Amino acid sequence: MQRILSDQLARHTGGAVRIAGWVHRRRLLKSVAFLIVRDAAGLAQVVVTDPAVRAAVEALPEETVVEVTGTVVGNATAPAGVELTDPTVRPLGAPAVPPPFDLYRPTLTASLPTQLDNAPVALRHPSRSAALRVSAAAVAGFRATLDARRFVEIHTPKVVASSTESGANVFALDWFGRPAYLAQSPQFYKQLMVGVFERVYEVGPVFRAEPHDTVRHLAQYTSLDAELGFVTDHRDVMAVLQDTLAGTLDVVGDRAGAALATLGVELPAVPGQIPAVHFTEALKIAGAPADEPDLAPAHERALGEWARREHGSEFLFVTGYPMAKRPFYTHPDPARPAYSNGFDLLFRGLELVTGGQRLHRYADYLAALAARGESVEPYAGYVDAFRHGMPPYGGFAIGLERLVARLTGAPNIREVTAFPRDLHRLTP
RNA sequence: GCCGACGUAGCUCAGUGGUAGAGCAUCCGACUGUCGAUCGGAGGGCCGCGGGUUCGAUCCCCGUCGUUGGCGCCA
Repeated sequence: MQRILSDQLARHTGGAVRIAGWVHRRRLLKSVAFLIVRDAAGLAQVVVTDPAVRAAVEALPEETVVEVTGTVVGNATAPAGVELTDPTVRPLGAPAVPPPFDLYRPTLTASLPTQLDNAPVALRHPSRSAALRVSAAAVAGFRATLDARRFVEIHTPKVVASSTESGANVFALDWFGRPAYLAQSPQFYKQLMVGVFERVYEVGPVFRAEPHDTVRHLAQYTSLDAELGFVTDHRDVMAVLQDTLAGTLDVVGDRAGAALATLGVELPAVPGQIPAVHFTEALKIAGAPADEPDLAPAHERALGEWARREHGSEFLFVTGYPMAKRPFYTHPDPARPAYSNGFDLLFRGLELVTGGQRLHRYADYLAALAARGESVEPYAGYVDAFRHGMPPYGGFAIGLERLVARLTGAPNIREVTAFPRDLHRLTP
């Protein structure tokens, strides 16, 4: 008999079926026992009246993996409207050791560190796995949207010989006796691949050895990167980003609707035109001094509230960040060279995306590095490629975990990361 | 790295200068259909670690380790 998933039970009403999953919960009454089985699709109720079967169920603690065959019966008093009766129950493994907290409660009451310490079982809780389903759907949506726009998915090295950004903190490792580093971003490689495919994207891990100990930082996170050629300036990149976000969220709605319902959240609308403010304007809105070189988290939160209030938008572009705060490959604003054609996208007051137009002329790279007092030599493999012809181009990178955290309302990015890596956590 | 908070039962927390409590979990028992089942009983603690003050410290002080929130920085 073929195994079916719990959400298919109703289609087999009156028939005999086989299900399998984890003992989610047992409710043992005098004359009847209920066995709730959890599988990938949800929960199924099994009704046990036979004394021998009941004795077997009593010996199977929560989280034990079992296989159940029985008859599907419609019953209005069953949680799902159907249940399995007259069952045989067979454990598929040894009786489970109970987790340190209850997985069958509607909310996971363990504190976040306890959950993270016990991630393999904590993630089984519907609230935790739902966030991971949203994450998976977001990645699928990112890929689908860009595939449909003739982007080509690439895979770039995660071990590199030098850091992407000068002065940034990298994880050093030994590469056959030579110094090497974990990649902080696919930045250079995706830019070079514009010369091959015009439009590329990558979904992959990036590593930041920065001592940021906050609810929005991880030492390893998943970057949704895209880069495209033949743009006029950063505004073309912003338009593609807007499209990509809309497409991504559409797929999240389609594929993770049940997960969103579990979490009790609704997807935000991506405006047809995401409001955009220049950096100098953003400082005024946030009430920051005009000579501030960057936006502080409090400023970003204020801007997020402003965007919602003034534009009814959960998203806000901030354009024209000062060149001084952007990496050397950033394209300046031709009209105001102290400001860049770089932008950030704030989502609900949190920096979600960084992007912009990049330099595409070899001579501009030489000048940019010279102006920063940096040698070309460490970047030669990257910069030299621009002698061979590159179109005007730009791109962006979305922080996946930040996106999911903001979508699901999780206050801490670690809640939506299966096995987070941060300053303090290297296991499990 | 700086500033703050916290560290008591498996989990979540209360508490007091006189060697400790609750809810849930666990174990035992009861219960004709549960819906986070319910009810009764039992077991379970170097009160993070080290030092100090005190007749006496889980409580006060210092240090240390760990956790956590904010900031710097970033996606």
